[in-house]
This record gives sequence, C-alpha cells and structure tokens, in this order.
Amino acid sequence: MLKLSPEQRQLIEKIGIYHEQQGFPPVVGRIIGLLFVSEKPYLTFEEIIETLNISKSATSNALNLLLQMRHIEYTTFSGDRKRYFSALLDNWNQEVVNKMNSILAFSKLLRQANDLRGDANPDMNQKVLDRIEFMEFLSSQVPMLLEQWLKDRQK
Amino acid sequence: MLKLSPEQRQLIEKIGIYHEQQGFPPVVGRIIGLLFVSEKPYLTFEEIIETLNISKSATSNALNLLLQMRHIEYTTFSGDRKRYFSALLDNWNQEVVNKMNSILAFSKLLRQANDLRGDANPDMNQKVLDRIEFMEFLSSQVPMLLEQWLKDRQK
DNA sequence: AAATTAGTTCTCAAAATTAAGAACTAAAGA
DNA sequence: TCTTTAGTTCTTAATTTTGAGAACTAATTT
Repeated sequence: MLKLSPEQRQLIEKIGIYHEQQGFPPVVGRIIGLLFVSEKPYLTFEEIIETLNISKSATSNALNLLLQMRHIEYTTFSGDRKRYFSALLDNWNQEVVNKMNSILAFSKLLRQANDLRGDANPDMNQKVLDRIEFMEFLSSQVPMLLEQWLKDRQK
Repeated sequence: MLKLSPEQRQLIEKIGIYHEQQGFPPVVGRIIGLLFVSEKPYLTFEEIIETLNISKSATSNALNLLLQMRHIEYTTFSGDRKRYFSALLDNWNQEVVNKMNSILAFSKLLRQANDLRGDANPDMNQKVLDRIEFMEFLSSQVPMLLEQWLKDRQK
C-alpha cells in the first residue's frame, strides 16, 4: 500500500468527483486520480486495491473499462506476471477531437429538428442554425489551433 | 396532445438519448427533444405531459431542473395562469464558456497533481503540462473565435 | 503435485435514481 | 362558496448502478 499524504488523498477524491460528474463510477474516478497523483510511474493491481481500499472485482472492471476507453495503459516486464498501469498521457488531443465529434453529432440532430419544423418559427430556426454553425466552426478550428499551439510552443 | 409524425417522435428520442448520455434523466432529455422538435414556439405543462405520456411529478421536476440550468425558459400571458415553455436559444455561447470552465477546472487539478508529484517523473510532468496548457490555450481562444465567427457571418 | 499469484467472473445486496400516483396548495372562475 | 386549473410535493415502487465477497482460472513457483 502506497503512503499518500492527506493532500494527495484529497486531490485523488477531487479528481474522482470530477470524473463522477463526467459519468464514471466513483471507483473509476479514484483510480484515475491515483494514477495522476502517485509519484510512481506505474502502479500494480495490488497497489491500487490496497491504496484505495477497494475490491478486486471493482478494480478489475474499472481497469478494463479505462483500458478500453483509452484513459490508461499498462506495461509489462518479462519474467513478471504483473501489469503496471499508468494514465495514458499521449491521447488528449484525440480526446479533444472526440469531444468535438460528440458536439457535432448533437448539431446534426438540431439540424434535423430545424428541417422537420419547417418555416413555422423562423426566428427559432435562425437561432438554432447559429448554434449549429458556431459549433461546426469551432470544431473545424480545433485542428488548426492544435497546430498553432504546437508551433508556438517550439520556440 | 400534439400530433407528431413518427420522424418527429424518433428525433425526440434521439435528442433524449443524447441528453441521457450527458447525464440527464430520460424524461428531461425527452422534454428538451420535444421543445426542439415541435413547430409550436412554446408548449404548456399539459401539452408536454400528454404528448410525452409522462407524469405531472416527473414533468414538474424536469421543468424546474431545466429552468434552473437555463436550458429552457417560459413566457406568460396576462389573464392566463399557464406557463408557456420553450428551449432557451440565446445562451449557447454561455454554455460553451461554461464547458470550457469545467475543462479548466480539471486542468487546475492536473496542475496540482503535477505540483504534488514533484520531479519524480519529468516526462509525465511535461505531458500533463502540455495537456493543461493546450486546454488553457483553447479556452483562451474561444472568445476570439466567437467574435471572429460573428464578424464573418455578418457578410 | 501443491501452493501461490494475478487477475476475472459470478452472485448478491446496498444504495441511488427515476418516475408514477395520490394528496396537496394556491389562484381563478362559476 | 364550490369547483376547476396549474402545478408542487410526498410517498412509494421499480429499475439501475455500484461494488463487495467468494469462487474460479490460468500461469508460476515451490
């Protein structure tokens, strides 16, 4: 079991609550929190269980969910049966793209709603269209912003 | 009870499911869907209940939640005790700002995690910092993008 | 071969969420 | 004054979610 300061434990809970609000179960959020807060580059199944005081079953399910969602990854070492879990840090730009796609999917539904409503309420149509078009514009700008940020950062 | 085509009903469900995935209860999502899909500029409590076949209690709670979250609004007419509900269409740019603030709040937690971890894992620190800084950059750009979009649109 | 390890899967119970229905309130109308 | 209307609140039941614990599996070690 890892020794964690009260501040570390508190921060794990805060990160956990943030993830709960994003729709994850509490245990899942705490595991993400732990992986971000721990100084160790990776943690084993056992360390996670003992440190967070959670069951093997909840941990097994949570880790597999997080692996599948590409929020974490693991390394192995030959001659060692354990898996060494860590937060996946290289995929945040893909995450941004995914988030934008979800927003775009909703924009498409709003467009369908506009189409079905016809011209009964032109003011509403226009306002909904504004929203749709800004979201599409924002989405289209994200890759450029990413490039720009990468470039600016190099200096 | 409003007459709705099968396509309209289907679209209400899709908008409902989107909102369920965003963390709303099913009834809440369907009400949002109905308000976007209906040709009427606003709907009464009774019309919502009858059209969606949901209880008064669920409807009362859902409408109050949506009012409080500023997803809907209502109008009144003097000499008429009913409230006339509609989707709130003017606040989507505030919504974008709120979403960005939530992302920034998480960035702040990540920064705290970086600080607590110290220099044990510099590669991780750098990657987390990249994520934080891109999110901050993206967030800072949103108001400009909104302005730019508004300007470009005027032509 | 027996025991340990690293995890998975199954079963179940507790807790939380969701929404119905009934009882209620406060204003308006008859 | 009695009734209707527009909605709220309370109680309760069904459903879903969450996670514990035990039993299990498949390697690995002894």
